[in-house]
Formats: sequence, C-alpha cells, structure tokens
Amino acid sequence: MEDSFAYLVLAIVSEIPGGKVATYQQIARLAGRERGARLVGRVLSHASLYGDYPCHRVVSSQGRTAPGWEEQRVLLEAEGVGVSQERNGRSVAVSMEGMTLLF
DNA sequence: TTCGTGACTAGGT
DNA sequence: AACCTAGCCACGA
Repeated sequence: MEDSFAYLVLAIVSEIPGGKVATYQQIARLAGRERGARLVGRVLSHASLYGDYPCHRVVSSQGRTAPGWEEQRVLLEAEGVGVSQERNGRSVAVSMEGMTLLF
C-alpha cells in the first residue's frame, strides 16, 4: 500500500489547532500536492480507518462542510468556529469574515 | 485502456 | 444564489 501521502495528510490534519480550520487545497499544498485537493478529501473520507483525526476541521475553499455530514458543523461550533448557514440550512459554511483561519 | 465517480476548485451562465 | 463545465488525480469496473 505505501500511502505515504495519506499519512502525511493525516499528520498535517492532526496539527490543526482547535478553533481553526484548513482547506483541502491548503493541506494538499503542505503535503506537496498543489493539485491534490480531491485526494485529500478521499483520504479524509477514510480517515477513521487510520485512526482518530480532527478531520472536521477541514473544509472546502468556500468554507463548505462535507456533504452528508451534519455533525461536522456541530463539532466546529463547539470549538468556537463561527458557522453561518443559509436561511434554509442549505449550504453550511464556516464564518468568513476574516475567513481563512488555517494554522 | 477507457469511463464513471468523488469530503475539490475556479470560472462562466 | 444556484447550476454547469472543465481541469484535477487516484481507483475500480
């Protein structure tokens, strides 16, 4: 298997301090794969198979949370990350006033 | 090998 | 704002 990229991504994710979030692209860059944002998403979708990681602190460039994962929004709010959702609970996004919290 | 798919992005309609 | 398209990269049928 040799998923060195996966381990690298997970290592980076585990370094994200509470209250802050990173984007898939940011992580991809730190992992040495500028264009690998989708790969990061794929790795995180299976993160539970590798161990426990704060994957809820990773959002899209638009601040969008993962599709079909309502819990993520709750977890972020619990850490003090402002989450603004559209009137109808449509798109959920992390508060982006100064956005890009990263680490 | 080609094709469809996905926790992505950026740009256009 | 929502939807669509074209790049993107790894995987499995």
